[in-house]
Amino acid sequence: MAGSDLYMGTLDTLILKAVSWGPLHGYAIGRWIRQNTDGALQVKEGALYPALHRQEKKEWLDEHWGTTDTGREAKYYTLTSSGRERLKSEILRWQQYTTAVSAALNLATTKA
Amino acid sequence: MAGSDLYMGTLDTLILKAVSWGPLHGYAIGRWIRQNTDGALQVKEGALYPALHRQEKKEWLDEHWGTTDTGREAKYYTLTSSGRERLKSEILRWQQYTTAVSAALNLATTKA
DNA sequence: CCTCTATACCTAGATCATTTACATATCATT
DNA sequence: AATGATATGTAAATGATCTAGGTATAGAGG
Repeated sequence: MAGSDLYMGTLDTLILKAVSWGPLHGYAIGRWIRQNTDGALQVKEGALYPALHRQEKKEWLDEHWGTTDTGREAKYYTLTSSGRERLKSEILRWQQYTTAVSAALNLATTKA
Repeated sequence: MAGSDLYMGTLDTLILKAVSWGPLHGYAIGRWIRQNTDGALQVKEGALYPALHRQEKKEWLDEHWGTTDTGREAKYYTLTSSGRERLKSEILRWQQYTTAVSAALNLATTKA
């Protein structure tokens, strides 16, 4: 694959899921993904920030500047209603996909 | 993503799994994937054949010409021992990955 | 004061699997 | 003879992700 860490397409879904809990800035989104996958997924900045800009352009996310707990400026992202619908459909697609692949990988018993 | 059908990287794994049941020619591998994912995954020719050539170069697959049941010539692919190891590690990676992502998507309850 | 780490943002260029789209040919059925 | 399924293949475009850098602030330890 283009990368060795992420299966392409999952980053978008994870970002949308992260901000579904409330506004987050980019760095925190990366941290959220790392923590909520038990460190299994390390999101690179070169993938994360372009992905955020993509999603903002697609209007799945709104952005605004704010201040962090530690007094630093950061760009916060909020899920739009369009983004929430998108998240829903991406989760569905993910579930259907993984179910199908896992079945082929583990349960298939027929020979060609 | 680059494609709309496959999460990048899964095709290789599915091919290796398909030929783990015995020698298959390319067209049959495509059919195997479609059938064993309940039609959820449609493998395109432009992805399948280059993938087979890639894996043959990496020596995960051996290839030889043979004759199908219907008397037609076809190139058959056989899993090498190296390919079998690869399949094993890719399945492991797939399982760990999907577990991590599914957890983040469905079970995460912490806020940022 | 200095350095190091973590935080926080950004982009250019390369990688490369997959898609789109096409070309070729045989075989069976209509 | 026309069509659809079988069977293989390639060329060009797409586009998400990685590599590899850059800037800057805050806090801790020396």
